[in-house]
Amino acid sequence: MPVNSFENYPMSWKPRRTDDGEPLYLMIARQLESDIRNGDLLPGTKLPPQRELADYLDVNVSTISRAFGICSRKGLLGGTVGSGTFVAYDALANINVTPQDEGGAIIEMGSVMPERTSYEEISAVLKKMLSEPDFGRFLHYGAAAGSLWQRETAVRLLRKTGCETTEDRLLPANGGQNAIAAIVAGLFRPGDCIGVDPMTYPGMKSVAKLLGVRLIPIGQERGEICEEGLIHACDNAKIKAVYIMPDYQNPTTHTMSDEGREMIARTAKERDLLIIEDAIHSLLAPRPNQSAASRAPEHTVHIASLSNTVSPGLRLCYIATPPRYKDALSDSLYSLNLTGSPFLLEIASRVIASGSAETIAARHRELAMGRNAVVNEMLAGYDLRGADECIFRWLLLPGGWSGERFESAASAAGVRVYGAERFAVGKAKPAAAVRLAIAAPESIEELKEGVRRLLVLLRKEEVAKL
Amino acid sequence: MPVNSFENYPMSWKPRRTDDGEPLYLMIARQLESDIRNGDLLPGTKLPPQRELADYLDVNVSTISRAFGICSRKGLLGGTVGSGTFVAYDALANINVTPQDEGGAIIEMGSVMPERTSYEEISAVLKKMLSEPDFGRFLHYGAAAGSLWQRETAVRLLRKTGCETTEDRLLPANGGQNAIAAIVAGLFRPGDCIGVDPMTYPGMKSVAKLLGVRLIPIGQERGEICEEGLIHACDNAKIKAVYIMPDYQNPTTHTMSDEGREMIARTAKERDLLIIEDAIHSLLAPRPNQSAASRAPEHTVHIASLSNTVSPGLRLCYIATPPRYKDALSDSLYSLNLTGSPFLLEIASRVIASGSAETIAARHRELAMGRNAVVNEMLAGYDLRGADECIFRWLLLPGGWSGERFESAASAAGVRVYGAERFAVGKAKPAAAVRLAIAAPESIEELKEGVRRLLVLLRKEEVAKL
DNA sequence: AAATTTGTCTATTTACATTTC
DNA sequence: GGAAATGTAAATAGACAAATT
Repeated sequence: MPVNSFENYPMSWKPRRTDDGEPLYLMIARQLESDIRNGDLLPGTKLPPQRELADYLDVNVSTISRAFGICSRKGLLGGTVGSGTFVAYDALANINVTPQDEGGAIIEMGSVMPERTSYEEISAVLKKMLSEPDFGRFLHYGAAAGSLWQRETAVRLLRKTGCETTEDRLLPANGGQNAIAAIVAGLFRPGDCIGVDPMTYPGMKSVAKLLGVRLIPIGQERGEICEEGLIHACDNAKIKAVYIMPDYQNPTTHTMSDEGREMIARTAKERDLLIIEDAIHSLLAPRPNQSAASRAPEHTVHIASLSNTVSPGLRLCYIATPPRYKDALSDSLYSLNLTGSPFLLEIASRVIASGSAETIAARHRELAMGRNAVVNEMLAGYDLRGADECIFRWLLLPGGWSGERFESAASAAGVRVYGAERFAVGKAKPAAAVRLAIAAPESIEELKEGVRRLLVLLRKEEVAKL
Repeated sequence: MPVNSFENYPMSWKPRRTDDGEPLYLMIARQLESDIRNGDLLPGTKLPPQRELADYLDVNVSTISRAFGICSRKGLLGGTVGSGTFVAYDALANINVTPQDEGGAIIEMGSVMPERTSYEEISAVLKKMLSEPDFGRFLHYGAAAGSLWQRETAVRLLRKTGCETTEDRLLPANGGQNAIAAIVAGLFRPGDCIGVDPMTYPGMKSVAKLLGVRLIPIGQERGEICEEGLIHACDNAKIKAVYIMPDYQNPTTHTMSDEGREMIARTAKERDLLIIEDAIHSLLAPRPNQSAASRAPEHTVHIASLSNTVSPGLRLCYIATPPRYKDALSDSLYSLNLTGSPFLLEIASRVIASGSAETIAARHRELAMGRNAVVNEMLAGYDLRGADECIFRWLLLPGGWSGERFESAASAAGVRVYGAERFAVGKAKPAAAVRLAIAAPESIEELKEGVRRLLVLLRKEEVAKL
């Protein structure tokens, strides 16, 4: 029996006790989920303490805790001992953000992708392959790990992005996202925790949600994960790994400092933490930054994808793994894919071996610089983050805009951009910002038109505020 | 304090109580797992009742149950209320069975794959594509769902394998295994149960293990799932789905009867059960058998892969899904892959549209018949299951052979085959049989040599038995 | 056919560690 | 800096249902 009347103490959330046969903890979890999804509980809302709810419903604290656990694992809640449980800021955000084909009605600046080019180097490789007598072998099953020369080729490319590794540590996957999925599925169990930037790559959020792995935002200083935050997450959330994108972090565009990289490598060794290093944009860097994989090779799985720097269509990526994780990763890749396409693997390997991969990456770098020159000029006076060679930018919004509201307004104006909420992890309130995929529009003209439409919105709000 | 002394009552397994800080349930689970993996507890062993173990260790039954649950979810145990808990027959089998390149030292008859052919129809398509002015578009991102004409093409092909569907129900995936992974990850949570044949496709076992989904073997009659078994599994194990391979089931080669298909479709509707229909070999059938997807379209996700009937290298597959699962599947595919290769998708679509897919499949059928004629003759007198157009066969072993022992002996003799244990689910003792991938050896000569080596073993044992 | 064996599920008790005030 | 607030985890108690005898 409840001890007090709660009529006078307003609770931010009151579950209804429906006494059909349904177990209590499921009933509570279900109500909580539906109230969040219906918008009755807004992101950021602090829920009543578990003990208070338990008292109100006349059940045990553990029953509430179990219900909260279910929702928490679905990414709907973020809780901290001492401070309480909060509805996650990204509970409602749709994190599945594939480019949609809407017949050109909308200018795509949402999904990050490189500018479309001719890819003539790749066509040349293909023509050569087609002319070979035993072409059919590429259409048959190939060894899952790829051939030795293919891996040797990849080793040389990786060296150029600051990652020293060896052939026996490489595993091919079907693109960076597939690699992330294989790593999370193969090395973690539901309920395990992985540390991430407070704003992180949505593909990681999406995998974590699918597989029931929890993402823990790590405290930052100067735009990157700091030692204090990392240690704290190790001690408290018991994170088993930390996911980083060291070059041109998605979405903030931040490139990690040498000290930051060194700190993470050192901490990983001290705490036996795994670093998941996503080098998706590393080939864009004019000169390589030394990777975590080179600093702490036994504690890093390094993901080297060609999608955003060479060709999105090849869907190829290599994972460089320490030996102790190799079996688990190869089992996981087997379970998810059986094997990759030996055809694509061969094309990509030849493109890499011939040096064309770097040529193409350099071309994408140049193209991005050209587009960014335009964008920098048009958005002069606004707080626009990101290096000139980066294929996306991070715009901090003026006035009263939130990322979410700006995203909707932009969409209504015919431009797709993604607001900060899509990248936010856990309960922290995201900055007012949007990501601009500057290489995604079909042409410079389209890019200009897109930015022009955004400018209208940016100015309008400022005027309204006066 | 234990009430009785257990010295006189021998228990099949006695955990050691190590009183360091480790939680009891984890200690028990860890010991159990290591004893199984070390071979101290053999497959099929009945473990002591949970209450007996609880009494022995002086802990609560639930603690034992929790520990068993952990091992059970890892696929190490199979338990039934009333009869007890058993060590799973496939606890030790390595289910990751990619073909290994060992320099031709061993004849590959383990991994199922079609015979290697020229694939000249595919080269022709590729040449055509390369000559087109805007070839570069295939190397860029494409719409995740594929274009409308690609899906229309797929619809027409699916119709020819007995599956009536529409374009809006199709989602492309990177091969059949990738489709299975996306379905299991997207539509089920860890702990959910899926019904399967008592001998099932190892790729399914592998995904289930990775994702913590439980496979429940369904009772059979005449080589296929029967109504009684299915109803029983619905009522007791609360299965949410049943996974079937209706044509040329892997590994038993069984093709389901019309009545069996109808029964499953009917039961699925009655019980709101999802049918996961893996049509990986359906194109091999000389005439189509009506699929479950056509019989119970709102209750079936149908997987149509080209790997084993057209080209393993294309890694293309379509999932035909009822509308209610489409969003979840597309999210899951996004999380696992981001997207497929628009290049491979286009090649495959053109191969299908031109009718070459069927031409190639028909060629594989002919080639299989040629090989099977040889195998039938050489193994005359043995119980060899499977139709002549099937690219693998199922050999019931004479004498005292178990599948596992035969597999080892064959491996020592230089032939890779897979024993029944690799396919077995749960605690049921698998038949004494091996699967022979008759299309996998490089040539007919190699196939003959492989079968010759197997014959030596088959005869040897029989002599030893006299 | 009824009693017993057996695994599983929910909810509780208790202890603990961190954060907040 | 210490007490209170708060979430989490382990182990238990008890009820339940299926399978066996």
